[in-house]
Amino acid sequence: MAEDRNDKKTAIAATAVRLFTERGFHGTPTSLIAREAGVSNGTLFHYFPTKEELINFAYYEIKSRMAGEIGGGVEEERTDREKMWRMWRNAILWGVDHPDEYLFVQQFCSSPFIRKLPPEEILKNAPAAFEVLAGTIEKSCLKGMPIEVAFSVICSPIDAVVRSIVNSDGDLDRDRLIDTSFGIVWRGLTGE
Amino acid sequence: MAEDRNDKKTAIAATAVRLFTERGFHGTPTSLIAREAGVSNGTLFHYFPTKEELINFAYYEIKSRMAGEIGGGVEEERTDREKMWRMWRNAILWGVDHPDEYLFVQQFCSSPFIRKLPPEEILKNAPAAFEVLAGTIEKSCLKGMPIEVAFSVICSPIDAVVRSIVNSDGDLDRDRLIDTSFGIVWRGLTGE
Amino acid sequence: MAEDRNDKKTAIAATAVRLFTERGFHGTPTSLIAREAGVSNGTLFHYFPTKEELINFAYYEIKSRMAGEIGGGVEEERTDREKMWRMWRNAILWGVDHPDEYLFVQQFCSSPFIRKLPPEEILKNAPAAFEVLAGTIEKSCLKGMPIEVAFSVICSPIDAVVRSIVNSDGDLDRDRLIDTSFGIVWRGLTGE
Amino acid sequence: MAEDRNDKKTAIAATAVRLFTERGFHGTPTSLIAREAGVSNGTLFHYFPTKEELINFAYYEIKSRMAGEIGGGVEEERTDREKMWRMWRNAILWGVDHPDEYLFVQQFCSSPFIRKLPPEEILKNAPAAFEVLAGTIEKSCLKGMPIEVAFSVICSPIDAVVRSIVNSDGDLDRDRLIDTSFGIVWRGLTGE
DNA sequence: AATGAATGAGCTTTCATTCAT
DNA sequence: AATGAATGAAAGCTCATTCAT
Repeated sequence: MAEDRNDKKTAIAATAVRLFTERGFHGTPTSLIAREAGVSNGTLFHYFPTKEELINFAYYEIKSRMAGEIGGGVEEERTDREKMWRMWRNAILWGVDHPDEYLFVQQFCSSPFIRKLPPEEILKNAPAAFEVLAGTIEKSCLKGMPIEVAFSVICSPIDAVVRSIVNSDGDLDRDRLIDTSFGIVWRGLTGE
Repeated sequence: MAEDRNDKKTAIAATAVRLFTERGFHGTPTSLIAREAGVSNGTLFHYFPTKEELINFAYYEIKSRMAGEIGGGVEEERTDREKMWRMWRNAILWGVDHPDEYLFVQQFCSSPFIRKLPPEEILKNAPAAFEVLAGTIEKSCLKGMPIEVAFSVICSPIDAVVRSIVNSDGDLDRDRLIDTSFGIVWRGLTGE
Repeated sequence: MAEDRNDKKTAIAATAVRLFTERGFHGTPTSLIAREAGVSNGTLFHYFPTKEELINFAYYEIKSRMAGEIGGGVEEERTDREKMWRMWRNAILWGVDHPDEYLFVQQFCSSPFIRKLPPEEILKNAPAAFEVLAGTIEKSCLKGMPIEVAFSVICSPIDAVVRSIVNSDGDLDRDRLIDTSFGIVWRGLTGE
Repeated sequence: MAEDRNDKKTAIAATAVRLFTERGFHGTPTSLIAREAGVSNGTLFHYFPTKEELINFAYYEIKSRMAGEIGGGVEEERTDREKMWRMWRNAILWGVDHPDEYLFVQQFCSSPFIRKLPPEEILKNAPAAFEVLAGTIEKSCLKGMPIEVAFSVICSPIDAVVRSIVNSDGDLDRDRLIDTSFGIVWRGLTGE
């Protein structure tokens, strides 16, 4: 029973994520989400009182899953460079492996919806990675800059890399692109 | 008469850009655009047969204005570093000075509309800057990567910087952020 | 519940038929149909996804009801003359008794909508009457003509009679007009 | 100059007739008529203050041309039968030769527009043919029926024949169909 | 919990008509 | 006489949301 409940809610959220990324928020009617999730129109609104709450729920779900995977294996690395490289690589690979979710999150972040969320929420979900990154920034020429500004400047190439790989037909050398892009940022920051 | 015509068309396009960035494509009814532009509903469709054409028109207009300004003064600089720095600065300042237009272009680029445009068009509009950038890439560790991939990876921090400045309350040191972000990328690419 | 459903759908279709004949397809907005049927605008589109489907549905409904009544009592008549007279009379009386439906069907047949329907469908619905008519034609001077051509030539006065009666103020001798018009066609065909 | 005027008015009316029959009254915007007639939108409304007046004008134009041709050669025939046969043939051939105009007139007659015209107008335009027909009716079993009722009942096969020929792919024996249909009606009326 | 019929505000787009030039 | 930009009232249709069952 509890599983049924979760099943339906999960089915709706998963379907929503897929359709939102395929067609955009506004291009995806709730009725279509319900139909493709195999539930009735009313059931969707039983679990998510408004469309906006469905969007938010899907966003948080994905974001926390993503944050968990980005931090995976970071602590096992020794040097800061290796820790941050691991994170860099994790982030890109997650985006490449979950293009739907990835694009959904990006879409969410650049839509009017984001303004309704407390901004600090967005960085908090990846604690391990956050520490490493913050430490690196403090030793770099970005020292003193607001942390979220430095963070977004440094990490912005991740997004470019993910999109490039996703849009390519598989003929792009992923590993080289990941390492090269990381190398540029790391050398830029530290001189090493 | 010719001015009247341009006036109305221009008024519609400008109003559209403002509202689109404030509320998104789908959140902005054509009726609202018309009302705020001070014309009738029918007049909007007299100049732009569909909403999509209005969006495209606005995009091209802005894109070409932006490209022109990004290339401004590049040729007067001597070294490659200075040329590219000039471009970097121009791009960021344009985004900061025209936040509506800037966000509109970004929104356009990550929406389904972009797929209907020939992809080569998007880079062509800034020829001078394009040359410098391409030259720099060829001498860097990105050598051999598809040009548009290298391009987007390198320029991605520009977007992060613009957004940071626009979202800040003016208490951010623009010049330092521009120079620092450029410094990171340049050192990352060239080791200098 | 099943009745409710039928009630609403039926109410919409009946209202549509009335308004279409009074004002034409194009002169009848869906909003008016909904209002006069006592349902909301959305409900109409819940049952009929497009206006065209509403028109088609109404047409098929009426056509099959009409065909059933035209064939009524034909088999109980003995001679061919009596069978065909019965059919002739039935057809005219149906048109006179259901002027809305009758004019609607005529309007439908001379509109672009009809072209989307398989043409053989139109004759098939009155099998008994069809047999008699076909037999009569084969013995007449129309022998060898395409059946639907002969059919339409012979039956065309039915339409004229219906319209005359409907447009008159009730001071027309119906029975005489029915018998006379039939007599002309029968004598014209058979010489009897 | 006077010719210019007529030219434009005529061009508009002729274009209107063609488009109305191809697409229906409601399916033909005035702007399309103007464009295809090679005049501006405003010019159309200069000559025809409303769309309805344009429709009426076109109807009268065609109707009088048609009536003239239907009566052609009738007086040269000797017997009543021959006169009426000539008229019958003329009517059908005109419809077949001018399918656009013919269908336009039919469309007009079965549309709401017709109710705004004085009904006697419709028969008056073919005086010679009218006389013969009236005489024949008076000698037939239709004697005493209102003239326009008798008229429409008798002439209804003309419409069926025209439509059959127009819709056929040219593989219909026109002359036989004309003669046969006339024969049925004439024999039905007179017993000859 | 689950359904899906019902709602009605709102959307993009059309088009007969007007009017300044 | 001729133009065509401008108008704004509809039109068909969508969709988030409600509610009786």
